Amino acid sequence: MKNLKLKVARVEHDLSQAELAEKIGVTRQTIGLIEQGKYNPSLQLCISICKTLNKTLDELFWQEED
Amino acid sequence: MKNLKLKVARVEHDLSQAELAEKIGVTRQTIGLIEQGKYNPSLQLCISICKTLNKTLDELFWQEED
DNA sequence: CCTTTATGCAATATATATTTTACATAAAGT
DNA sequence: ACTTTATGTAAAATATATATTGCATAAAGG
Repeated sequence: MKNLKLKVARVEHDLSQAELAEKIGVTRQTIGLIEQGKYNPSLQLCISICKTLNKTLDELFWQEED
Repeated sequence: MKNLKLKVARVEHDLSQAELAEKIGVTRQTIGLIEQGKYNPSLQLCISICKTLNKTLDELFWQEED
């Protein structure tokens, strides 16, 4: 399922998928696929995303499923 | 690095690594290696662990690194 | 129009999470 | 002593996250 909270947090920081990806050290595709809910990212990647966007795991990745 | 919070939460529920693994649908080794900090688990696995132990992502997996 | 930017999509390659099977050991119970 | 339970460890196999490259399109600006 789509992760809209991630997309919103990214846009709030005025970052494109490519810019966020570069800050984190992954590729644009990885960010795009996570936002689309087509990837099951690793914990460390989730943590890197959270820290870059000043959010916590619960704020970006909790209860997006079910 | 070791994830002691996960181990404590598991013991609080009086579950062995094997019992927790079975509830979640993974192997005993996977749980053991996550507790030892030798695995970088997937987000969905983290969420399954949290729900089984009645915790959130932040409670079990946030800031165990750095 | 033309160029850039942002995003989605897809095929192939690579890294790594997870499984499977098995062995070792320490602690607890009988 | 013997058996069971819990845990750590390891090698090989499998599944999947992630990278790489490239193409397509829509929106915005010159």
